[in-house]
Amino acid sequence: MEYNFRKIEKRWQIYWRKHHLFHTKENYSSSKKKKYYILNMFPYPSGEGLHIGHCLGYIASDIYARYQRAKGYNVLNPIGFDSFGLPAEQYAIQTGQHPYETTRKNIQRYQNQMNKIGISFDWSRSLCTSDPTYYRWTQWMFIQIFNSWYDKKSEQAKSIDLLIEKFNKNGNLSVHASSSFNDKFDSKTWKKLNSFEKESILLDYRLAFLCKNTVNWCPDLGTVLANDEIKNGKSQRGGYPIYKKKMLQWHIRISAYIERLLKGLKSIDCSKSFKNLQHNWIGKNLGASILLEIFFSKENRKKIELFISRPETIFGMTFIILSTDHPLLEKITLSSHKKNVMNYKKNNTNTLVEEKTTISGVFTGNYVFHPFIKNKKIPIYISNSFPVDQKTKSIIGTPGHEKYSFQFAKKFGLEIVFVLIPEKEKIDHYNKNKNHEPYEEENGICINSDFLNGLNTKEAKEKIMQILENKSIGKKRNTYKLRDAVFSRQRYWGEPIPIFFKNKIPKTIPIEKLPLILPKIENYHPKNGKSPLVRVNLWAWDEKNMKIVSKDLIDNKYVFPIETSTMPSWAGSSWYFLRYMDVHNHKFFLDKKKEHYWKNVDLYIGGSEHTTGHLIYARFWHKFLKDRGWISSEEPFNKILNQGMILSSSAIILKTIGDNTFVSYGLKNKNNNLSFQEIYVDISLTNNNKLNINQFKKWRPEFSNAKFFLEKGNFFCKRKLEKMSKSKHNVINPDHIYEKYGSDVFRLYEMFLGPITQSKSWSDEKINGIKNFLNKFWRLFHKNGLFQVSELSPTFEEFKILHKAIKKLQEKIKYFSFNTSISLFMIVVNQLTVIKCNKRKILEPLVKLMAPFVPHIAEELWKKLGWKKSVIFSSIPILDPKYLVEEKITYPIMFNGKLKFKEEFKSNITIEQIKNKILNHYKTKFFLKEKGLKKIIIIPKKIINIIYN
RNA sequence: ACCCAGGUGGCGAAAUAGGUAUACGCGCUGAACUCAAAAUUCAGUGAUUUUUAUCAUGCGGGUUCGAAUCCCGCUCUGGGUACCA
Repeated sequence: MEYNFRKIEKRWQIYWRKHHLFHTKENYSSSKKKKYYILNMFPYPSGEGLHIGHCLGYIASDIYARYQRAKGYNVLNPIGFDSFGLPAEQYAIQTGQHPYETTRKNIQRYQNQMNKIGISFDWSRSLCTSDPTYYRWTQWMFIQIFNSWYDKKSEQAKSIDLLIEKFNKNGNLSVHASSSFNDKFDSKTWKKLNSFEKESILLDYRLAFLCKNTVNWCPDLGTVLANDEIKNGKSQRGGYPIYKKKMLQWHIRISAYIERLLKGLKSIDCSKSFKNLQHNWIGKNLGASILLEIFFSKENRKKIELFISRPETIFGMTFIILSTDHPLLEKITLSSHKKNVMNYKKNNTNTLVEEKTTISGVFTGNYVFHPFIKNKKIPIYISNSFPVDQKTKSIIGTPGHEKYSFQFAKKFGLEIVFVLIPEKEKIDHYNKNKNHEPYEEENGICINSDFLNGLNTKEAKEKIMQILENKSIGKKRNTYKLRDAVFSRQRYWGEPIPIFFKNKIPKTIPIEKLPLILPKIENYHPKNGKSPLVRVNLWAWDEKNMKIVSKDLIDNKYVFPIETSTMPSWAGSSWYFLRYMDVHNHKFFLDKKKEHYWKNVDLYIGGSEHTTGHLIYARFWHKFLKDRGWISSEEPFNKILNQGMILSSSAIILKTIGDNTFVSYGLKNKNNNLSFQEIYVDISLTNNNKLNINQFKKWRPEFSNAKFFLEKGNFFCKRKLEKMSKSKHNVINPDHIYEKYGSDVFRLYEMFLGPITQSKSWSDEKINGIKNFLNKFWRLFHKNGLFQVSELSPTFEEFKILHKAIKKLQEKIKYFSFNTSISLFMIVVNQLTVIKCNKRKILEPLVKLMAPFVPHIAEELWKKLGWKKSVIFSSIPILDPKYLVEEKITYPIMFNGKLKFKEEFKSNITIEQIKNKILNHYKTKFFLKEKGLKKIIIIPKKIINIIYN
């Protein structure tokens, strides 16, 4: 009988589902079974279906889950869907279909596909973020974040009520908080404030707060765009201009958690590069906040606070930049320069986003004094071309050591002073060279820096810090690249933010009234940069009756407007792994007892593209929930494994901007008058580099009457190898593969492509090898098409093959080396085929070893071997070391590091004996001849190297 | 531009303490079986060379008895850069 995967695989998939074999239960009673929680990447259910890149991770984690079960762990292996987000909304705008509907369909399809590749997910724990029973808790958590502040003393988030209590007692004098509020007040002052003033101050302490931030504003589309939707400074849809605009947005004070995010990295079992990436993303840097005297000072304002990120370059400071929204701008600017400054400010608030922004700025007419060079005046400019320090809204220009400052200095004819040179360079030599470029390296030796001269960067930094502090000019201050996270999205398809505005003061919707349901709408287009929710009529909060009412009733006394922005998709994806522990709990997001049992994730397998976004937010969110006492672990993931991405060749075509005309790629440079935008097309519409125009016209309604400029009768596109992703329309689906070859073949093939952590481009050319291998494996159990295994006792050699494999597999699984595990199986099957071994005592353990990789065929053979219960209930075979003893070792004999011949020695022989034997060996004598022996190196069980002159 | 990863036969890759480079698989070549094909089995397969041998792990250096592996400098490819997820 042939190995008929179609029949077999379907049968076992039904069997598993029918008997709920993957349902996981908390095991409180016996402490025998230890828990193991495996977390899978949270998929976004797109219309393109599950792709082979997702499968890579799911298959790997499934193998590990099944292996851990066989080792006796109680394994939690859940899956759910990150279903809020931009693509569904875009699709709704294009087709008018409600995202709720498309999402439901897509999830159905994903589920189907996952089942068809035999992944052992516990579907009873599935969830999706757009489900009100889920986002009710996301909203609840937002309210908790809103109602919290961060106490730096105890390094912990606490309830805002506690802070109010403190304010009433002693103002903020003894409060040490993460806050954007800079001034001090006592309890008397606090008590005198009206409620609006109090709320404004509290907002500066809350972990969720409102403040202005820059967005990408596209007036033609009437919306705020994601960076992803922008190509070369123009909107990807339509190619319209985009402006930087400040808008009031919700933020999360993630900066409060920075030190803990850094500290926690130490306890995570993950690659060095993962830690480096997160570390660099957080970007901690010690700088100094300095107070400098203003030259023309008005009234009592004599000094200005500035921030210097590299204090060791302080002698290289030749100008100061203030941002256009600096609070003291008007006071500092001289009246003679006021007009210029105000004009600049006016013209540069909403600036065009283009590929290259030209450097600009205006002189305020004023100066500060250099703290160490007597009477040296440093000019103050305003500009929006620099990334200013957020706290002081300023940046110090050191043109000798920073590119933009250099360009700025050149443009405005400002002094350029070099204060650092490379360590190897000589000062005279350096001074002779007049055409210096800015020296941006971190390490160097100080020059032109008075008392810092000759010191290296590190020494200079320490010394200058001390002097700044001693002279009370400045203080140490850490800066971080990681900024507070923007939490508002001017979009429809996301969790509504449970806030209403009572006379501009944000108030939370009462917890018992959650979830605040996302209303159904018909028009998904944004309106004047706001979410489509502004069109919803039933979107006002009646505070008295605690319900949602019509906006017509807004009187700002009892009825108030509800926030129309929605949450970003990272909100829902920051805690989903906690909900898996207790999906159906209607009373709370997670029961204490269950939390205590599962605690946190033991292994997370996910793409490295999530390292800096998702995995920072999730870690932050987790720490917050811990602080407020709802969970007990500090870090969400014990071990993180980054799977490599699967790359695919995308197809890109040229569209003329502002016109529904497309130009074949080869004609790109022949139409100098036209400007193009690049558009991704679905790879199924292409054949090699040629686009199928008829299919393309049908692809999207807006292209149905497009015009095309051909090349020799063909329309060519550009190909580009990049990560497989729905947004690039280069997704390859697993469906046709498992339908043609079977799921076990597909699983093995994905794992056989290469190491799990490495990115790889997709091709299914080599899948035959895997198919052959599984046939060969099947044939071991069959003779003339009939199942036949021998009950005879295996020989020592046969046992040796088996036990060597058991040992090697242990090592390979430990390193998640699934590709070499498969090579190992191939070698074993080849060896057994050669010696024609079909003995039960060898084949049965082999089935158990392979079952996590190829669960369907393993179940079938297991049944044929006479077992009634699923192979899932069997345990991994135990290693017997007596079969691993090697009596002889073959040494390679090398001469000056080059292999000449091999020689076998007994494993218990001494090094001295080996030396004697090998030096007297006739081959050694032949190779050495007249050459003089210099040395002989013998590394036990490895090599022998003979060195000669 | 910055941060992270990778580059080994015709191809996917192996070589987790610096110690036999190319395991395993694909492809290709040849043979057996067959009227034939498929499937299967066997043999061969880094390059140059008749052999001896020499050269080969992106490029150029270095450390070492010995380097794919460690160090320095480049280069190409991929990922991330904060509203794709």
